[in-house]
Amino acid sequence: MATSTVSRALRGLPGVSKATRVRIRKIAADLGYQASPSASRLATGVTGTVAVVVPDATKWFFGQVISGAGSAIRAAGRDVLLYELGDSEGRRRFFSQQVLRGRADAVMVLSLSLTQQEAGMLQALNLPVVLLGHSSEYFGSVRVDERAAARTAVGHLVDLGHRRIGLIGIDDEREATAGSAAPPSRVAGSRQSLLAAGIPLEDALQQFGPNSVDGGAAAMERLLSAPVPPTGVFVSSDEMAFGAMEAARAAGLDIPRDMSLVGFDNHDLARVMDLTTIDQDVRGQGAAAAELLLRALEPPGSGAARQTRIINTHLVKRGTTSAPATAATRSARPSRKTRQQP
Amino acid sequence: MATSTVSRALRGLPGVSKATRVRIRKIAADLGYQASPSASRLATGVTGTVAVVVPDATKWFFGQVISGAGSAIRAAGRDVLLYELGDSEGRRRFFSQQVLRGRADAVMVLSLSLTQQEAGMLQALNLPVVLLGHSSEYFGSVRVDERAAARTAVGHLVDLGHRRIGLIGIDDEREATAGSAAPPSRVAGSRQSLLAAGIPLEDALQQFGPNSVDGGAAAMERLLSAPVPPTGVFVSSDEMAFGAMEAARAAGLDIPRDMSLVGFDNHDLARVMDLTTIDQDVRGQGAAAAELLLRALEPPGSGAARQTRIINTHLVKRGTTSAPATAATRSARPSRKTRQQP
DNA sequence: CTGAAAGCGCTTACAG
DNA sequence: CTGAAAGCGCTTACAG
Repeated sequence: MATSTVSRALRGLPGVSKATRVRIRKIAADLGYQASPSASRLATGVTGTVAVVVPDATKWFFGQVISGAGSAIRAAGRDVLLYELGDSEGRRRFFSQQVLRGRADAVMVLSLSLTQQEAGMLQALNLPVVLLGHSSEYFGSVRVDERAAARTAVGHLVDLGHRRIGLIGIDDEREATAGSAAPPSRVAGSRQSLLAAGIPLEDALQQFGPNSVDGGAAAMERLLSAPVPPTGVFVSSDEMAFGAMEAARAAGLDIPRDMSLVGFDNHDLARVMDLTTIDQDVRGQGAAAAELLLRALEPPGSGAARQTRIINTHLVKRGTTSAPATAATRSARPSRKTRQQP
Repeated sequence: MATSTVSRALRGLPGVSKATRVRIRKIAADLGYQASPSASRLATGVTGTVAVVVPDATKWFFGQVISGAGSAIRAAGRDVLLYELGDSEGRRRFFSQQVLRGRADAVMVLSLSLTQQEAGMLQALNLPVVLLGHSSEYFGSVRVDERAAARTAVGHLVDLGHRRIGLIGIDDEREATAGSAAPPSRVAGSRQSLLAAGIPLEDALQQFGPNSVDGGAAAMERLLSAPVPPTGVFVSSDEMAFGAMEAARAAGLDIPRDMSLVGFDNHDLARVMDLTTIDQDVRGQGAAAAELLLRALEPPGSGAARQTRIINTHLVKRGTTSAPATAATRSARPSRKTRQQP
């Protein structure tokens, strides 16, 4: 029994008689023998590993992607190497040294707007790369139609009768999450929607901040200090929307009577917070990105990874949106909290 | 320039003249040369990788641990291999085949109450193992003093004057999270506290369910259907507490007037939900577990991983707890939502 | 269908 | 301090 025969038998390659295959497998099972990963890697040049690069593993969004992508990757018999960038220093380190070299067969990069050099470095790796949440001319990507989703969100506010509509966008430049940002098209889509409704854009009604509860609260506070504050706000993430709700209530506003809010994500807790939001099947996006990569790793898989897959979104109407209060109802009705009313 | 000299120079081993070391490093930098990980692994038997095993990467708790442990592991120049168990089938697969064999130098296992066989399999790996959130006679562990924390939580309710106190515990046996469970000692601590206050235990006031918003809501519904429902409840996780809040409000109760709630975790959103809870520095627990493992991997590191590290907890008082309403105030004051009142 | 041999790219005694 | 050689445990043409 030469090692070559054992190798072929265990991997199910042709050229081994059924009898010896069975015998070898039985012995291997009895002995608990497994081929050494390091040795196979060296011999084949294949690591059997997919790297998942995230800005911050503590964010709900990334947890969903890691889980969705991870289960697809594991189902394909491959390992998940997790790279968390952390801060901008971590991002620099990751992209300057070729950390992934020889450690993964494919790379998934989440929610990063890549600079020219960063894209170049990823290409130099000469591995299938798929982006999630952003697109690039160089790599495949999975994302939602940000424009359409934003139009739906803002359109919902317009349909309810709102005319002063604020926008809270993501801008993490001063943040630990390494410059991760929601696609600018999300903001662009909102603007389109406002213009289509004949609502003029106002700088004071567009605020940006880091993607966190506190970032959303701060942005809402800025919106409320506008000469004429908005009656409805589209917030680029649910976490920011939670903060915005908190800030609006702290300012004595009733939601949705004095302030309507639409989020983005359909976070696990959006239902509890009774937040109207855009669902964007984040887990599904992770799985789709993994599939693109796995397909690129299949035998024929040349550039199969270089595709764009668009995931559907839909509006989930909940209790944070309603028609704006008229001046009359505003003073007539006593301020009362509403979201827990069954 | 023999490969052996290059190898020594690049790894900073002694026995290389300063001149050649400098020259070799310069050339390597110019060429962007890096030693092949697969080849070094095969030659040394060291993978430079730490495996982190989690039941479910989408849970807030695990995201925090992954982040805290991951950044310590990465800072030590090692890679993070992420294993998400998913469902009980995934758990079975993980523990039956020796998936980690030859893929990691150390293993961190989160929030799993290990069976005898599972512990045996981990030991057979012959690698440093550290548990997080559970302890075991066989492995090192990082956790909080569950009993003390639970006593603090329940003690807070007792101090406020509550005498009918409910308990919501975690029991994921029917759940996808692979039997992850909060330590039984958390429940035990609560019971101690009740007994110390002279409050008899009642089965109807102890409910268990999966660690999720829905699990918490369902458990609260069961508590509310008790002959005499509790006026205060200690919930074993913040996510469950969010669900419990929702269910209590849906039943027309005002929090904290009709129902006080103490959670466990100090989840990112606990502040927004104004939830009184036990903070248990989850990120710090992850970092501590990583340090235990990293220390065990150091040259002298024999059984350094086999320690128990206890992380401090503290009560964070917020708006979901107050003295129980007396019968008088209960009918006198109109039902009103309170948490947003600044 | 089976086996012997070379090679993957490092590291580590061992000589010099 | 430097280099030549063996070895880590696989896989893959190549012979038989």
